[in-house]
Amino acid sequence: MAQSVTDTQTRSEATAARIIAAARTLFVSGNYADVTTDMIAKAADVTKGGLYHHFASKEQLYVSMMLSDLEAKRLIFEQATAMEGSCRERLALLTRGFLELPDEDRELTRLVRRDINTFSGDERDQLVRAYQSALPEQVAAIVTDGINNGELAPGDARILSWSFIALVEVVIARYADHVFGSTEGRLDHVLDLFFEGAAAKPTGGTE
Amino acid sequence: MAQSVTDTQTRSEATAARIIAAARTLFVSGNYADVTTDMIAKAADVTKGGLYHHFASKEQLYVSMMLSDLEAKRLIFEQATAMEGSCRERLALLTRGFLELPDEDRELTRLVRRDINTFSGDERDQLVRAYQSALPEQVAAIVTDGINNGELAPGDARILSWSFIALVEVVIARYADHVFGSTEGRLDHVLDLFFEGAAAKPTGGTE
DNA sequence: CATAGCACCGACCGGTCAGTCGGTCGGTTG
DNA sequence: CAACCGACCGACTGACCGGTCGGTGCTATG
Repeated sequence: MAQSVTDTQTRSEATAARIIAAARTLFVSGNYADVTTDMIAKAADVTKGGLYHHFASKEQLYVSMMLSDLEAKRLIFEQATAMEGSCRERLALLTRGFLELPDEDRELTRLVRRDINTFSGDERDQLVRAYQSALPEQVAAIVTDGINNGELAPGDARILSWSFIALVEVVIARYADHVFGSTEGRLDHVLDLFFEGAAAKPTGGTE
Repeated sequence: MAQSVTDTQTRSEATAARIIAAARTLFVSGNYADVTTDMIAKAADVTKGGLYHHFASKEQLYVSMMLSDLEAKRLIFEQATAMEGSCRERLALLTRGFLELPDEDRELTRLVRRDINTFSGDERDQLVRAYQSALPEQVAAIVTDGINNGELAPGDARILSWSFIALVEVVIARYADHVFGSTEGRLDHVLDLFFEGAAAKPTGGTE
């Protein structure tokens, strides 16, 4: 019956999704090498044999996990890229979307950079390409528009976008250490830093 | 003879130094877990037994490597912190010192953040403490002075210094990818970004 | 020449972990 | 009911790796 086929498919997919979810949580909190396939299997409530029924290797599981995550995030990013408005408004929308993600989701963005050295040629390229196109290119598109319409000073769009991303990550991480600061507070802080810099402004003329 | 004792000491120290140098190169290019003690020993032209004659464990070797490196860098950093001058000038001096280091030396600064999760309580604390006091605290001291003398806008000195460090790392890494740009060019780029931001300035009035 | 000490050697051990494989079980099809 | 299929099981293996230990040779001193 078609119903049963669907059920079986659903079950298989559900198991694969459970494994990916378990892998996510473990990889976020531990090093790639320190997270064993046994741990992942146990956390996903399958055996190692079951895990290897769905994924060809530990590396491929990791890559699958990353790809599915990046695919999910692409929606947020494309929304901001497509939006009409100033460069600052669009970056704000993009960053707000990012900030409102759960901690684990945001951490994944850093995982790639942390674990990228672990992988050999093939998987490495896959990861880099997927990661590059997921976030940095969206930011670069917005920044390029900003340069073209005179909102940003002329310069290399890629360097600027990486600077922006780095600022977001750093400021967010530091805000996470302390407790103070709402999402909007952090957001304005990052945007101000990026657009206006850290120097004191002679706003009042109090020289 | 006193000469011979010195020779022996020198020989032992030279071997230890050779091991640390080999470990540095390998750890920079590979993950902590993927660099084996056999590889390090081979690269240092000793056997594993010889390696363990000088270092109690792989982790301790890693920590020793980091400590000796940070100690060497401290000179550069303290020079800038002690210097008289504006916040910008002092940050420039500090950053120039950093930029003029060989690639491998600069990479080490990132290693700590990459590998810190690998270590357990004791070694971890050692590393964090040494690393914190080597660079970030020097930057924070300069930034705090800048806030106090009105050169920088009021704010959290720690967040600002981390932002600065992140900018330096990102801009440097991106400049390394492309070829263009002298040391001075990068330096001004980072400083301008940090102090003035990325927004276009109405300098000429060409609206 | 004898004795002692230290740098270093390299075979070996215990443990860990990715990946395998023969098998079970519940559902589906003819 | 029989033949089959795919999801899943779990004990096992082979490789690798951190760390050990008994030994070797070189140098220095008496």
